[in-house]
Amino acid sequence: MYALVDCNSFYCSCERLFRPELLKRPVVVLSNNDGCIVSLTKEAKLLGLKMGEPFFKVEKLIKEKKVAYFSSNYALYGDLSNRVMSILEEEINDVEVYSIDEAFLKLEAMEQFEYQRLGEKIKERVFLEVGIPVSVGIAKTKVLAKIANHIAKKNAEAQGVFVFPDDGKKDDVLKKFPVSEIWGIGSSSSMKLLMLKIKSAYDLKYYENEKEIQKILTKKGRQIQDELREISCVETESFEKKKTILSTKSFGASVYLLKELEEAISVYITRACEKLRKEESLAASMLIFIQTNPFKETPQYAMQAMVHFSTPTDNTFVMIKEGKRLLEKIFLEGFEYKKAGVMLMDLSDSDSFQLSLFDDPKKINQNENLMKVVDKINQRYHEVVVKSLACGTEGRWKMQRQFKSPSYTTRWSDLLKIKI
DNA sequence: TCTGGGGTCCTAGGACCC
DNA sequence: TCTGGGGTCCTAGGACCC
Repeated sequence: MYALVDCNSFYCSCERLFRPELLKRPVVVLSNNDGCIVSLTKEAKLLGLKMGEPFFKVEKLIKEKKVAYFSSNYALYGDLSNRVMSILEEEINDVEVYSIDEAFLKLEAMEQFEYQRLGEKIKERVFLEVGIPVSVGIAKTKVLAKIANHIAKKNAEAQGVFVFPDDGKKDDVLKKFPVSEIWGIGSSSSMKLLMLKIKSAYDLKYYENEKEIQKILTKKGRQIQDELREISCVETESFEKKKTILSTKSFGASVYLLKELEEAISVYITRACEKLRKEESLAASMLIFIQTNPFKETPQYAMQAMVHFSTPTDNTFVMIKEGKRLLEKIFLEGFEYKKAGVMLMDLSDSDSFQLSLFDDPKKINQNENLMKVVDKINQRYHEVVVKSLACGTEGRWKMQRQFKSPSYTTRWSDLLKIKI
């Protein structure tokens, strides 16, 4: 059996924790660069606000209705997430952290009512000890646990905990559950299923032509079908190392010049390499891309370029040099650029890598100590204070976060002050 | 007129998730 | 004016080999 524990409107709940007066007010949290809504409370949903909506389109409504709005504060959310997860780990041995706000727990066999009780206990403990409301769904497979969790959240009578029934009622639950809400079925797949008259989870579970499902939804779709039939087959390994590392960002203002793009790319390479070294990995290839704004009716251009390193590296300076070279190859003058990014690929462990035949082993780790010192200094100050000059000196490539709350739990100077 | 069969590797793109 | 960022997996098709 699996339990899926999922924090309710996680980012918003984190903001409310330190601003209890917001408990009754609608709250939304915005994406990087304050672009779109990425988390919202049910009060905000009632006002008609939606996940993924651009902020500028709903700004007026938000202000009119006195909705509290925040930029994302990852230092805060990450820290609270760790606290939630450590409670789950105290309760259950086998915890798989699936994302910042949810985890799968593998449960031992017990009676139905005991599952219910366990779910309630977890929910209460997390709320009491961290202050974050969670929902718990329990079922035989991960896909079913996701469905159970959905019901735990949506149905008022479930009160945040739902154990998938083990008797004849289970198909009734599936009949009421739209196929489009199943985990792993997106809008494109649900359209295709609709053509086959598959509307509910129940329809998919009992659809007999498995080859057809394989054909239109590929392997993943067949797995989902099996999971609905209580055959567990979806793996979610979250502890493996990353296979690619990305750093990409939209620009606040439009960019036209090669020199500006060079700076931006250098900043993103710096960030990506930091992540790479933190993972203790090396990259064997790097891809950079630039593009115009697809939402605008201006001439469009998007291009990418890739380089393979003869010896895998994690060296920021080496990559910046290559990045500039690639950029020159793909840059075209006259376009209004909106976004650029870097992708590090073919990652391998930094303690075991293949030298190229022509490399001098002594030169491979030339800058290793320098990189270590740079990382240490930047970690200490929580921002990039030492960097390559290629990144520019104005810091204009930083993320916009105009409405960020304090880092209450990770910065001494941001500690909450209470007047008595 | 008529041009095989079997295989690998790589890449781009689609779909999905949070 | 203003539309996120980071990630995984799968498949089809091209290029290539013998």
